[in-house]
Amino acid sequence: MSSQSPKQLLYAQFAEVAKALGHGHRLEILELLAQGERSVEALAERAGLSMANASQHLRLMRRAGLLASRRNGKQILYRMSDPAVLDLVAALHRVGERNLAEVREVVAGYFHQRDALEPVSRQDLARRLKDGLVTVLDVRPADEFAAGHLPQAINIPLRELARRLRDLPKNREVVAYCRGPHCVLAFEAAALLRKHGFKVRRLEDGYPEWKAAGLPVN
Amino acid sequence: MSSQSPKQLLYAQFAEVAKALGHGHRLEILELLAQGERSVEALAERAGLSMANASQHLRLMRRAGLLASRRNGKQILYRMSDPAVLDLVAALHRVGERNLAEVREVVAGYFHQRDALEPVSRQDLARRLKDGLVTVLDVRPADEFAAGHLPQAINIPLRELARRLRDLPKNREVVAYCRGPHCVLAFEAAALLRKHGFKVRRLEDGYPEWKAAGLPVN
DNA sequence: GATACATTCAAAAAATCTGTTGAATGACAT
DNA sequence: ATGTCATTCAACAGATTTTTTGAATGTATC
Repeated sequence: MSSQSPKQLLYAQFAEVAKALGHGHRLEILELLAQGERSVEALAERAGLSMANASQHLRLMRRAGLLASRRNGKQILYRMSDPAVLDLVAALHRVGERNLAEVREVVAGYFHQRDALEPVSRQDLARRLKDGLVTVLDVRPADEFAAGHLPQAINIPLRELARRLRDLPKNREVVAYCRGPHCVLAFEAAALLRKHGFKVRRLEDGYPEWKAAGLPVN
Repeated sequence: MSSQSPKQLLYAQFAEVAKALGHGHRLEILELLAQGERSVEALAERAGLSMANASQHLRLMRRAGLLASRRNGKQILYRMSDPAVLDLVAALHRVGERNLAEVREVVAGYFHQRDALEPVSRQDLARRLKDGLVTVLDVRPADEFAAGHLPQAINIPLRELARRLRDLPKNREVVAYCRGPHCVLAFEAAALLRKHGFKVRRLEDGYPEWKAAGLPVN
């Protein structure tokens, strides 16, 4: 750490924050944390990392100011330190989506239904929720649902969806949502349901964005 | 590049964008490019880098989709690929500023006058510009001024300011600006002028933000 | 065409980052 | 106290990055 000009010191500090975003595993962890607090163990399992490795990534992000943690008994729970972090991740996605041909290809291949139907906007859904005209479907895993979800949402994790189609009404419109703008769960759920003749659309973005928009949650 | 799940591939792509922001020199280059197009040579000189090194950093950022370039005669001019990149950098600064104690210290030490006087908002300045009540002072280097500046602004680069105080009116308010929220030029100019009895305030942020806000430029 | 110039490429050394291992820490339960 | 559990630390090998050097590329100018 040679003593550079204060200006370069400042740039170096901001660069630390950016570096903390600069790894696939860390972005995956951040998406999980966008849902709410999680223990190291839960994050490691979801992201497919060893405990030690997850711990390292978490420590790095905490140092960079992206995360905060608190102790709860034996566990340590991590969370995003500030809503501004969610903004930052969103800005990153926006740039990546627009400018990276490779991302577009992946998105085009995997999210092929992407433009098949316009997503429902949060405002629209909030309005129609009040009128009770719509069934809201949360396709995230049960624990993420338990940690917070949209009002009146029913939870059918994606992998159970095929065998629980009867739990959904065929005559009402279904709106599916999951974690956020690049979460595939709702896309796949919508594709599956559409194949079975349901009237289904996706919610724009996901639960974290709904909550961040100040709309009611349960 | 092992073939991971598409999801992790997507994260890896976004991580590339973040990595491209993850170096002090690159953030410095980005701030310079926020002013407008620049040649490799100009960027290398300003950032204190060798040509080859600057070229490498630029190539990396172009690959990540942050920058675009075009040839103009012998030179190659780089620019930000998209306004979304400016948003991303702004989001990064916001997170860094809020969450990094070290940044706060640097800012507190170097930008000590920061809170001495509230900056003038863009709206305020735009309004008062119409009434002709205010002198706008651009303290960036002459070439950056030439590439674009606020209407009616006069250009006195910071290092010339001390010997050109007579060019400024003492009875009217002066509003100084420079490159952006973490540019020190306007802070130092304001401090200097205040010491000499001028009525001076800073504009919030800088030229790129003014332009991005859709306000008129020359 | 030959030359000058701005930029990029290629290669290599130095520095940094990643993921694994096994030991250390700190809190809870017996 | 002792044991257990979740997490962190320390250290290491392997992989990436960063920077420098000198040569190569492609454009304009003579």
